[in-house]
Amino acid sequence: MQKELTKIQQNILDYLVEQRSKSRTPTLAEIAKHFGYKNRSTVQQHLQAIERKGFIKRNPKISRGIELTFENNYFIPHPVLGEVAAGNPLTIYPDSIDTVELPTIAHVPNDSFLLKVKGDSLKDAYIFTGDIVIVNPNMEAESGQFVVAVLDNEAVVKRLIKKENVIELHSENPEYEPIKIEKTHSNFQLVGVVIGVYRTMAKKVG
Amino acid sequence: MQKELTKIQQNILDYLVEQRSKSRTPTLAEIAKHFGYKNRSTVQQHLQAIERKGFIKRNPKISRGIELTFENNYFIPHPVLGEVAAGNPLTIYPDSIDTVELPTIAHVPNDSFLLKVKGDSLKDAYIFTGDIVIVNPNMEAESGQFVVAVLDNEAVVKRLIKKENVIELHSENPEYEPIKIEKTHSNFQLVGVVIGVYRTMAKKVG
DNA sequence: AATAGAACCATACAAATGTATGGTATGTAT
DNA sequence: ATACATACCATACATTTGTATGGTTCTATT
Repeated sequence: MQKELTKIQQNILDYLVEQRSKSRTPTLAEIAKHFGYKNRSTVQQHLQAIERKGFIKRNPKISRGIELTFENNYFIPHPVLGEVAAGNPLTIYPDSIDTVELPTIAHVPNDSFLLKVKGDSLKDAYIFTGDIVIVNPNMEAESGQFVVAVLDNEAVVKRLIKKENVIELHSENPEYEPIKIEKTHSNFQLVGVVIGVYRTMAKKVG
Repeated sequence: MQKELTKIQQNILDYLVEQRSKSRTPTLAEIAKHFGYKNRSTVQQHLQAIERKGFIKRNPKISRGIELTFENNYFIPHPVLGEVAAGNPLTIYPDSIDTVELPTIAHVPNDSFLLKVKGDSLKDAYIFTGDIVIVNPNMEAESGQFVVAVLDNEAVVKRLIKKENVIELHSENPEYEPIKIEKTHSNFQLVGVVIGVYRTMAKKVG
């Protein structure tokens, strides 16, 4: 049904998808600037071609009115900042080490990031190896919530329990002992709160 | 730190969040139209007030340039179309029966919908009661994928196995027998493919 | 009574945005 | 050699969009 896109058209479509997964679909001018075109008309013609071939739908007259027709069939690579141990700590990497493909349903805002889970200490919380935890570094952690923490440069995801003078990090798996953090502990840092767990069930099609 | 919003300002902010979770942040004109204002200036003044109180950040001169400063701290109610049984079938409801609060990280496009899981037959696939499955009705189901199907007006989520002349719906839990669907089966309908599973870990703050 | 803020409107304007037309160059298929 | 699609540009134009200013009404506070 759909004709093939030319290389340039594909590049533009990829850019649309990429921007789309951030927040806004770009304007013609923004697309032109990104690709170095001196003119919006060039973009306009490419978009018309892409629309003719059925990959996007444009809302006439509406700014940023580009819609992706394949929306949910499309999976977008998102950077994963590192792996986080459910049981024993693992290293958290400074830069993206990997990507996971999430459906376009998942929109990752600026200050949130993703970590891939390894280990089985959280299995009683129904979090498993390969799951993607979504971490918000700007949220106040409450007792009982799952958090990502760095202990001596190693990252863990555990349930946070606040007590009198101690913070405890619990695994759901009773085989692992709770870690006690004195308030004076130097090499402890709370990275963020786990706001969700996502697991990809179906891979990209088309 | 942040002052309180007036009722009208709160309504506008809610509208921003709602639209944001769909696809585009609205323009001033669109906001004005939605609230019945005859003028964009009214909206402009409200937005300025909301920004002054710290709830949004505006990108000057950029169309649809409103950003939510609380982004990931905010949870948006999404309609859940029904409950779907992992083990024995449950009813799927025609209209929204419930809502789940997803972080703004989750952007739900038009043709995708959410179902809440009940039952434990999928526990070996790490899907549990209370989890939200994201269903795409426009995706071609492949053998081995998890699908939502309606059998005699009851909905199930199971793994689809395509065989010669039969379609089988498997539970991961061996206690449940596979359901065999002859190609001539009248009361069977494939609803969609489960593209992901989401579980909310932390609730709304602020 | 005077003041201040909230809520709304009309008007105006510059810039951004989508759109249309005509033109040039290049490669490819017929 | 001709025709055609792709890729790009310049120019032009009507809306859309964000922004600013001044004015009116209402309510709450001092």
